[in-house]
Amino acid sequence: MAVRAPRKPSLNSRSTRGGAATRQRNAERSRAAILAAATAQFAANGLGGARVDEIARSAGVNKALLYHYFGNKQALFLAVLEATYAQIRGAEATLELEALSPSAAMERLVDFTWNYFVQHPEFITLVNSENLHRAAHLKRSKRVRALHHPLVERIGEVLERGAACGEFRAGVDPVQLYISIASLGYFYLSNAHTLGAVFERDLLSPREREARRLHVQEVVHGYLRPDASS
Amino acid sequence: MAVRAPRKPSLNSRSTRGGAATRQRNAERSRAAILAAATAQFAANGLGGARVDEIARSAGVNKALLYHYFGNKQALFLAVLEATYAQIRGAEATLELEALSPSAAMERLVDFTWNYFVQHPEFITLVNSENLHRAAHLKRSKRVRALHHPLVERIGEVLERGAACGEFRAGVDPVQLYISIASLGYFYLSNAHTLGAVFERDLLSPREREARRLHVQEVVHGYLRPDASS
DNA sequence: CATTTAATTAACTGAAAGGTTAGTTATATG
DNA sequence: CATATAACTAACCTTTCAGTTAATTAAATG
Repeated sequence: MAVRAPRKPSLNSRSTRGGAATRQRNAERSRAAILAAATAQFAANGLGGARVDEIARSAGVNKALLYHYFGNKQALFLAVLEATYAQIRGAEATLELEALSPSAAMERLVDFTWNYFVQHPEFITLVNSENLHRAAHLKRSKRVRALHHPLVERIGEVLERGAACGEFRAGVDPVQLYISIASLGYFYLSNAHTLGAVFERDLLSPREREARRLHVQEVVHGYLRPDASS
Repeated sequence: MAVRAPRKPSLNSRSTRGGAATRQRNAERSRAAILAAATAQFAANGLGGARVDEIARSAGVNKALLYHYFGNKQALFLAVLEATYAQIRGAEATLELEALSPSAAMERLVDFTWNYFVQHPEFITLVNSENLHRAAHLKRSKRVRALHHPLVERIGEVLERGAACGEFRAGVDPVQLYISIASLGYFYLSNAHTLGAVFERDLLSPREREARRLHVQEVVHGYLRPDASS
């Protein structure tokens, strides 16, 4: 019934000026562009605050293509989350903690975690957004769960070695410890704006950031060192 | 121009069945109802996800009244934030840390912070939402800033007493320490859904919650205890 | 008790937002 | 090279939503 107007030149066509179009279609590139734009938008505004129109626009792609590939906004959000977790766990897997002394391994893990959060602020806001939705998307993802088993095992191995050689206290739960290591950095960065406002300190200045990194190292090390009376 | 239909009976009039209206107007009550409803809605859905219509509805009040009192959605959000911070800092102020030994004072502060977060989950989601907006609302609030000076001073006093009597290590920054105490509990609760999903553990069960409280106490105490070699 | 003030409301508005439709066309394939 | 497939698009639709308007009326005030 409705009469459609003829198409205008494709936004996606990368044609050189006056020459032939170089590549006009590329599913993989479009998919990746959508995912990257979605990551940025969801990170900046949360799931509810992000706008699908804006994601499509900043990906340089028609909105219907986004729906064609990802189905709907929530499925796109889950795809972003999965890619995000795969990224951090993948980087983490290269740390080679087994090759280091327990104390050195723990220091490296703490530094890695802190630095990752500093360099990937989108990780924090995305995860926060997912928590606001009670992990409704993540719970459906087997992929993400599988990523985390090796992490717990490797921390457990470091803790056991540390306890055996007397560098660490015994009986530490690797999940509790990992959550603590993450929390000391994550919370600081995630809440830097409100904390900075109420304590009247610029917590994100290079100097303050470095002071925090050292503080986290001290807290973790201070906790793990065995009791003097043993 | 437009012809308005006549008003139907007020939703706010609490009239006893077949009798005279008992109280039909109460500015203070309406204000409080709006604030309470807004707190719940903003906590559950974030600033962007909360719906003004829903806040008004669940407060039992017309939406225009909400705008009459609070101006707009963002100003209402700030009012909620201010009330929320006043609540926690007010409760905290009754702890009487000065009357306790340094170790006991620190234990009480840690327990209070943990328990407050457990019992007031809305605090966490509200603050997260404000951080997503880079504390844009809070930065405008002098009221909230003033609430936090005494907190830092009181923690500093405990730390000094503890260092003087040998219970604590010396040189601890009270702001860093407070952020750490908060982070160990806040992050765990704020991210319990995603953490629970990836580690396949119900972190909010009473048993796990109590285990976390003890872990936080151990981390803080373990960090603060002075070095054996001193 | 007349008049003003403030509490309260139904209905409206314009814009935005998620999602759909009905196509067009580059490209891989038999 | 004809044809099927899938990449890609403009325009449209429907609902939702923040905010406004114009009025009504309970109470405070002189």
